[in-house]
Amino acid sequence: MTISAIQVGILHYPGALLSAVQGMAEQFYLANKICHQNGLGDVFQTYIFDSRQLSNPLNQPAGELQVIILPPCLDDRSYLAPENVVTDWVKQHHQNGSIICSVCAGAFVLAKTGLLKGRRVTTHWALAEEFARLYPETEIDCNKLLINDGDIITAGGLMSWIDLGLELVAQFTNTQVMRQLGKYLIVDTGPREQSYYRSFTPRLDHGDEIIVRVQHQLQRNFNNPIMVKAMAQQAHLSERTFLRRFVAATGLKPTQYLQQLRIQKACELIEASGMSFEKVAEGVGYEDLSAFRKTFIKITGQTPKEFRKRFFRAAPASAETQKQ
Amino acid sequence: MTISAIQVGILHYPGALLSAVQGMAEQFYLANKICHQNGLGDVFQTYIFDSRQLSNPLNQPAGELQVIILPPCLDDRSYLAPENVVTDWVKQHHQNGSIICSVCAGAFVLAKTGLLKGRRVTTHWALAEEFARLYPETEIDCNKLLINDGDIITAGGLMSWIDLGLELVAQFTNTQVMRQLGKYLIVDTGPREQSYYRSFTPRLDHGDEIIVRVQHQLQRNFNNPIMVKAMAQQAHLSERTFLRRFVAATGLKPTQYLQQLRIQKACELIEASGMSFEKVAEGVGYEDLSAFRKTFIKITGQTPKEFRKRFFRAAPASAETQKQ
DNA sequence: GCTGAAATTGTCATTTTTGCCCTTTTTTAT
DNA sequence: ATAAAAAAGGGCAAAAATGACAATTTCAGC
Repeated sequence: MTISAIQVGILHYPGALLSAVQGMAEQFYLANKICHQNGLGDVFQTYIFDSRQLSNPLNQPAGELQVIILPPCLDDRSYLAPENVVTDWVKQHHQNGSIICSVCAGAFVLAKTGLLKGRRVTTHWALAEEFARLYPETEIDCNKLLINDGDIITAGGLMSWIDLGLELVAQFTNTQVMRQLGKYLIVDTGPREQSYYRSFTPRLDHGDEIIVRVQHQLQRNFNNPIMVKAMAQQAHLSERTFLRRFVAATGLKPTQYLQQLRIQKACELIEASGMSFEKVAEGVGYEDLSAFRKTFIKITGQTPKEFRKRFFRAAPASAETQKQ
Repeated sequence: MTISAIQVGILHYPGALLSAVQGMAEQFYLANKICHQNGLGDVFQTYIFDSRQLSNPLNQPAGELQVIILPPCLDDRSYLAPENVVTDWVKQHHQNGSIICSVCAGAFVLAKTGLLKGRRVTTHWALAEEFARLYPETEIDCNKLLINDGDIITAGGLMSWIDLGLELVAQFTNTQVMRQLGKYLIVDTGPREQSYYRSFTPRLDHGDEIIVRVQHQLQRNFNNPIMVKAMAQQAHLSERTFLRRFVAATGLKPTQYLQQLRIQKACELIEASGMSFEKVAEGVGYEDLSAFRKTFIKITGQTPKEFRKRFFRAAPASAETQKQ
């Protein structure tokens, strides 16, 4: 069985993460090698397009591009205002049937084309709020690492071009080749979620002074039993008003907020120490290990043990420690 | 507390994996950003050296380089014979106190300098045999992904420059900054092993026809109870002779070989299907789940569940399946 | 200072969720 | 084989969140 070559175009715009641009090309190069071992021919043909020379690119692909990739952007703000020539180029190819993929901030470039209206997409967790504000017509889920929506594929992290590449390899060859490639690159091929990597950083700049005071209070007392009624009393507000104002200020209900806070602290204990889960649960204010576990999974998307396996590493001898 | 800047040199030689060269520079750039957030100044200063212009590089670092990185090599054979100017340069810096790091095939360049005599290092699993043959005075452990031996740090996989970068960040700042960087990049910061990614591909080109026949026999019957005595009989050899010739031909004792074979099959079942571990154990010839488990851990370095979490992914709609 | 619309707050019955207790199953370690 | 740890699930009372509506406050415009 032979598969006709898939033409992949990687768009190199100013500020693009070079390791992603080069990395995807190299990834497809290696994918081809694995394909050869499996009796498939060259499956992928990769072209890097310089965004400043889109009208007459150096390497012209033979036919239409099946896949176009918008890499992450390291440069702080340039992804917000891509040039018209870029967005037009992307729109044109999408109309001709290309699958458009974005990684991290590349989603902003893609959104600028208007192709994301009514779509489900993802981007880096740190950019989620901004994206939601700029493009309210697009449903964004930054707990996902990769969303394959048919003709639009979006990936979240700065390094998620690896995951995107694997997804494309799986799609255009098969899962076995994809897994072989993963083993060769020494990367995991199982699905992941951004929620594994996300941490809770409460916002304090919302302007509601009374609620800020409650937030500080919670920051100190999260490991004690806390009731909404008590918080409301402390704030000298009726329970209903407190609730409303808390949600308006923080975007979270009080219990949700408290859960986020507790689980965040739990994560820090788990990833930095070998403390038993029982002690961790107790330490962040849960009497019951089972309840703790349930909440942990809801928020992080993985079990405590998986979290520890993923992040815990015995502290190495640091530069300072070595000197002494 | 401020830390004086660490000068990092990345050596760009012909055939180097560009994503690694660029990626490490970008990784340190982001590490600096995280350092700023933590009240440390710029910690890392990165220079990319073109191996063809080592005598008068474009960007000269102010002081001595603390760290030198030899990236992976995509080009098939060029890493075997690095130019003298490269090895001399590396040796010179090592003498002046630089930490020398290699990734993947970069270990061959490093080995060529002679600095690895008597050292414990790692490289990509696919290159392990060749390395052991070329540099018998170096202890190589390709089950490890990263070996930090003080002034020599070696990493295994093509993408392990990410792990190497994290290791350096942890060493020259602290674990917390390293973990923050990992969360930002959306990569795991816990330790991994190459054995997670290694698969067993028996060699059949050793020339001992009788043993090859036994190997083929095993390939078909691995899921049945098999005894060395029976294998020997089948090969019309005495048990003692069979053993010797089997080891000479395959490099493994018959039971080791059978274990490798069975666990390899188990891995394939686990990563491609949702089959229960009990069924998997049975399917590859283990009556006892506990024994299977023990062997699995011995060979792969992780538990069956961890393995499944790392690699299992529901098969996506492939290009062909979609067409129908 | 008054007025009236808009925003905020308070009350309360209803619905939903949470945390804790328990048991069972799965996975891991000895 | 046995013990321990981790994960999953069900039941339940208490707590929290919701929606509707009434009461109050705010404040621009007259």
